[in-house]
This record gives sequence, structure tokens and C-alpha cells, in this order.
Amino acid sequence: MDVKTLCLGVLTMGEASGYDIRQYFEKGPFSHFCQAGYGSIYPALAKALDEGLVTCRTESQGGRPDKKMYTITETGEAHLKARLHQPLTPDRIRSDYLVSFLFGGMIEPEHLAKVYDDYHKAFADNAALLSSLECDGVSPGRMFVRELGITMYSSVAKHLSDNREQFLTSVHSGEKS
Amino acid sequence: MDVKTLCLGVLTMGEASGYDIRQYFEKGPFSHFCQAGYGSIYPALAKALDEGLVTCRTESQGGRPDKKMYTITETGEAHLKARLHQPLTPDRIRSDYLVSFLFGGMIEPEHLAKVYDDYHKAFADNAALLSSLECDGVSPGRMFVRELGITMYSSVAKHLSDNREQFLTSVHSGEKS
DNA sequence: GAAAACATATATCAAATCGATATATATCAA
DNA sequence: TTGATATATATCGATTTGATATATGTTTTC
Repeated sequence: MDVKTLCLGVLTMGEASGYDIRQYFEKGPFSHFCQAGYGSIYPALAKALDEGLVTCRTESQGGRPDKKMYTITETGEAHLKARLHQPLTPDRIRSDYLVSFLFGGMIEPEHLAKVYDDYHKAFADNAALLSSLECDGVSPGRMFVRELGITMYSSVAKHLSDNREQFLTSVHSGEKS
Repeated sequence: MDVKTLCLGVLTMGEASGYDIRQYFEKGPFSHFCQAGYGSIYPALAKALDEGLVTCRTESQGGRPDKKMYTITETGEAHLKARLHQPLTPDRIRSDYLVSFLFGGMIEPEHLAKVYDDYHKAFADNAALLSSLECDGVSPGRMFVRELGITMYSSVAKHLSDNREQFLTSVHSGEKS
């Protein structure tokens, strides 16, 4: 799912600027399972405009750079719908933290404990964040991914709580690498 | 954590070729939380060799291209260890499936059900795969990430089982987008 | 009340990564 | 024997990442 298609997805929820779209990927419900920065969003929007998948309206604002508001076209919706019916690539997780745990034996015990606690906090915080989200008038799809996220984050957070001492002691008991 | 550093990590477990390293990232315990293809591994090894982080030994084989066996150096180990004590970037999940569920209203019911079942199968399979792994003589770090993976995969698989009908009906009950 | 920090807004660029392809041979299955 | 899969290295275009540049408004802190 390339960034262009993801932008189309965001635009089905209403007119938005490149900056707005970035917010969806950084905060918002999207951020937990797809990311994109300005460096990919702006080129993607330019290409989408070029291909007639979106239209653009420039909104002048006092002082600040003009806001370019994008709206999805029928062609754009058709493109998104078609893409959603094509084969999907498997999920991909990138975790420096799990790599670190794998090589935990090479890390100073105090530092490893700190990293572990940070990791636990991140999962606990994400679970809490999703739980606190407003649910009124939210689409069933959004509701579903929210609940799946809560399940995932909280089960991992619990596992990390339950196995903290066991891991931190075993990883530094008389072995290398 | 760039590919060069990840390669060093693999090499702490013993001498390996670029092809071998690829296997670790495609199958093996690594594949679940970091990925890398030939296009990033070979350049990374060349750079690591250039910087003295690894040494290289060419193994001739009848017919097939020569095998280049890489070994991590002390400098390489120091580099890896230093990296493991530096700040880590947060985990990142990319899921076309969750994007699809978010826009489930735009997908034909039969197709959405198929996608859903594929997704469930992927999690169930991964949980089973990790559970079936040999544990004799495995390092505590490897053991830990394996168990965390089992927890994560099976909790999500269970959630997907438990909420299948609810999701598939609600997403197509009189609404758009 | 001034200074610093943060938010709004677009855009570009080098470096890293991804995904596909090329090359060559061995081995295993139909 | 034909085709598919595995071993092995390597490159290349396209995409993505992460940082930076530019310019101004708003909010917080000293």
C-alpha cells in the first residue's frame, strides 16, 4: 500500500491538506499501523493530482504559507477501492527493542532494565491512549482496529510486566552474546 | 538500527554468508521483527568490511558462485555493543490489513471475509510456528522474544476469532466509506 | 513584556531501503 | 526430462526515511 493510496484513504474522511494528512499518520488512528512523513506525502499528493485522483483548492491565510486543500475524486475513490480488492502484503513489524532483547547479553544490566521499562511503558501508554478515544459516531472499521489495538498492546504490556524479573536475571547469568 | 548493525548482530551467532543472513531475516527468529533483502544486505556487508567491522573468507564451491563467509571482528562487536546502548526508535507496524479493515465499508463483503480469514490464519500460523521452535541451548534473549511473540500472535488471533461475525456484519450495515 | 518553545504549513534532498531482476548451477519432484 | 525450488552473489530503479530550509502565528515560561 503506497503512500499515494494511503493519502486517498485519509481523504475519504474529508478534505485535508498535506499537513493534516501528516497528523493522521503521526497521531490519529492511523499512526499505529502505518506511517508517512512529508517527504513521501507531498510527492504522493502531487502525483495523485497529476493523475486526477484528487483535486486541489488553495486557501489563503494571513501570513502563513497557503494551505492546499485536497479532495478525493470519483476516479480516486475507484482507485482506492480497486487497491483494497488486490492482494495485500503481510504485516511488518520493525522493533529495535526486540533486537536489543535478543542480544540482551551484550547490554549493561542497568541499561537493559531501563530499556525494558521504556518498552513496557510504550505499550501500556498506547493501550491507554486507544482506550481513551472517543467512540461516538465512529465507523465500525475504525472501532474494530481500535479494539484490536487495545487487545494487542495490553496483552504485550501484561507479558512484559509478568516476565520482567525472569528475563532481566536470566539474560545476565553466566553467558556471552 | 540500520542493516549494517543488524548484520553484525547475526554474525555474533557465528560466521555466515550474505545468503545465510538473508535466511535469518526471511525465516529464523529475526523475521518477525526485522526484515532486510539482498539489496540492503550486500551493500551493508561491503561497507562493514571496508570499515573493519567484519572479515571475509572466500569459500570455493564446485560450479556455484563462491561463498563469501563473513566473521565479526572485535571492532564490529564494539560497534554493535555501542549501538545497543544508544537510544532506540519506537516500534513500527505496517499493516495493509488494518488499513483495509478501517475502510472495510468500501470492500465487497465476500472479499472482506476472505481477507479477514487470511489475516487470522497468518497470526495463528505464526503463533504455532514460534511455539514449535526448538528451545534446547537457546539463549535467554532468544527465548524471551519467542515467548513474547507467541503472546502477541495468539492474543490477536483470539481477538480475530472472537469478533469475526460482529465485525463482518457491522461494517456492512447501511453506511458508506 | 520579552524570549523561548511549539504549532501551522509547504517543500526539497541525500541516504537508506525495497522489490524485482540478472546470472549461474545444483538438487529434487513430477 | 522438464520444471520447480534452493544455493549464491550482485545490481538497479523506485520508493521511503529523516533531516533540513523557510516563514509566520500562538502559547508558555521567566
